[in-house]
Amino acid sequence: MLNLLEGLNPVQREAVTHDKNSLLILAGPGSGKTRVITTKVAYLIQELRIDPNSILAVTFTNKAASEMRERAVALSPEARFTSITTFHSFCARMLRKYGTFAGLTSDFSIYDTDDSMTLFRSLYPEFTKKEAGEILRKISKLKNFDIDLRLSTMSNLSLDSSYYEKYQAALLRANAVDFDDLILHFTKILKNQPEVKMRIASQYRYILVDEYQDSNLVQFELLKQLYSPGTYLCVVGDEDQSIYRFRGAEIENILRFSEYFKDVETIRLEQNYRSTPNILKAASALIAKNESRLGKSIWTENSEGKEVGLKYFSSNIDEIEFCANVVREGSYSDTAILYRTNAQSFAFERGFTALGIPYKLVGALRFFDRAEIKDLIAWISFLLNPCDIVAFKRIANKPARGFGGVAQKKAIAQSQESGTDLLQSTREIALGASSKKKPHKSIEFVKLCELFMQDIENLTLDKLLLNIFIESGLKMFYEDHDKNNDSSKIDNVKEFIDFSARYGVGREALSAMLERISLDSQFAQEQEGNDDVVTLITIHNTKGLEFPKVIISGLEEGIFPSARSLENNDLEEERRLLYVAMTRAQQELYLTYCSNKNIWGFERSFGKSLFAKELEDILNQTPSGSNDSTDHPYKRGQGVYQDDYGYGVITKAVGEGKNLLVFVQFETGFVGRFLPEFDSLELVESRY
DNA sequence: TCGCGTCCCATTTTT
DNA sequence: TGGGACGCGA
Repeated sequence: MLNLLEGLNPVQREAVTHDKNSLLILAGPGSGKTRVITTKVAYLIQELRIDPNSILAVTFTNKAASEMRERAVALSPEARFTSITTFHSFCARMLRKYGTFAGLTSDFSIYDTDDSMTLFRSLYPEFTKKEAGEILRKISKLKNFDIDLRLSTMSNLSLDSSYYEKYQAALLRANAVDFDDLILHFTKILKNQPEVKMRIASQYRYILVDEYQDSNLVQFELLKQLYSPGTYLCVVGDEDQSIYRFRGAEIENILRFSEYFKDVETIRLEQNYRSTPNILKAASALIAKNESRLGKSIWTENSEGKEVGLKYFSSNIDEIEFCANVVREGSYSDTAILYRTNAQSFAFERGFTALGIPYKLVGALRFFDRAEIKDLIAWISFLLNPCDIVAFKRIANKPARGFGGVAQKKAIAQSQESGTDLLQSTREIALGASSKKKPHKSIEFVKLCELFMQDIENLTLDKLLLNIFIESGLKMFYEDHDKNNDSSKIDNVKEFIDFSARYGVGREALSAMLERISLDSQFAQEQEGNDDVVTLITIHNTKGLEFPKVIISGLEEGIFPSARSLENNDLEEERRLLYVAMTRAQQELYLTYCSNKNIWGFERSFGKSLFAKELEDILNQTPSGSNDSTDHPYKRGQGVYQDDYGYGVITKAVGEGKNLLVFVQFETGFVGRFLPEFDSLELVESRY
């Protein structure tokens, strides 16, 4: 039993064994907070003999949740009965049970950002995508900020309340919720339904929250509602790592916690076990430039390690070559490339592919966001929830079966008038409009639905999906598409169908799969087995992760810190983001800036960002890395080359004499490597 | 209703 | 560059 505590330092031990009142743990990066939380779960179960079912451990990302689960179960097998999950998944599960109090059936759909957009634009077709997105963002902010949704308190949002109300009514009609609703609805139910609150409160006696600094006001309200006298509450957070303010996260929740809950004890974990002193020194000096912090000092007993490297390059190609060299020393999986925006991954993907370096891309384009996959998902959403208007619009006439916009609108209007679901209203219109003539073509759609609905109870998910794919005509549709566009959508669908096999038979299975898909953006990629690969990842996604070697790319003006954040006065949040990124590194840390980058097919030049300058000061380092060669006629930007690929500009030249190599980048984005002989160039190798 | 051509714009970050 | 929105003609 006591071996649970073995290897913990005294402060960590205190945090694990603490069991009175409420506990606030302020934990610096790499201070072993996940270890503390998971050990605490195991300790509660094994040492204090707490029923694992009465423990609730929540965090914000699925990745963090599954890691927490794995580690807790490793320490104490009974932890598998504990709810270790994300805020959103937990609330979704509760809403399946108690959603009637919010006007939902247990088959409600969960709308992602795209679905919300489709729904909103069906209500307000006059808005462009951009305008609609803006309004939806405001609505989301409101939902994250204010449980009672008093628009007046958010007057600075300048949101017309009718948008909100109409959108919300449409969601309810569709028996659907958006991400924010998951938490909002359940919190409201707890607030307004004492008997539900009683049941939940008597079940979850121990509540642990990780990454608490990322919670927003509604989540704080949820905690308040989950709490009852006798509940043990423990939250772990670090104000310096709060990076979700744009989503409504309130650092102040850390202060509020001590104010609201009784007799809160505070424990600080400041010893870092992850990084070298050099890395910590740089990261601490950087974050010290922020004004709004509680302040804490982190330290380590680790050995010195390499210096932090600030690297400047004059071209993208140089940068990628540098990264490739770092990557190649040691295992691929030792290195992670971190960047501010998803779009930045593209250059690395192309470059690494060309250089034969295996990589995995974390969380960028979600597998389930592909159109062909979304089609199938829409089908099962609609079969489970025939009120789901977004799914309906997606599948009703794809491929074209004579059930276009006009007929769809009729069906939608009819369903709203009579309060029936969309399948029923489509059926009525198709048959009713013409008792003598042939029924409207939309009857085809109705027949398909009826067919598939029978299949739900009888077929395993993969068989069901395959059936839908073939019978709906989507298979033919995408076969044509693949032929005409050289795409591989059919393969993607196959992969999806294979994957679905594990979910078994029936409505429950279907709904479990849907929920996983909509709430866990990453998990399709996790199954791929080859482990020794470089990680390409946005900084937001690195929360809780660590790597021996970290390269933070793109300290360019307007990129990091982002131009938008400067406009919005969010510089401190960006600095926290950089702090999070830097403190992911265990052994080696490099930060790169690149003065010329190819964007949208054209070369653009960038200045170095504020952060690059701050780090120059901090590291007191003359940046190194740019390796333009010197003595030959082939200089960057000089000389234009033309062949079948179009016009190209010299981007780099290395070596001398016979060994001289010249890199030429064409305006198409194609990059060639050339051997200059006499006055002509010969293609020796295509690199991209 | 649908397919094709043209034009325009683009990149925060996630559940 | 390239994907999406929009308009026009069949």
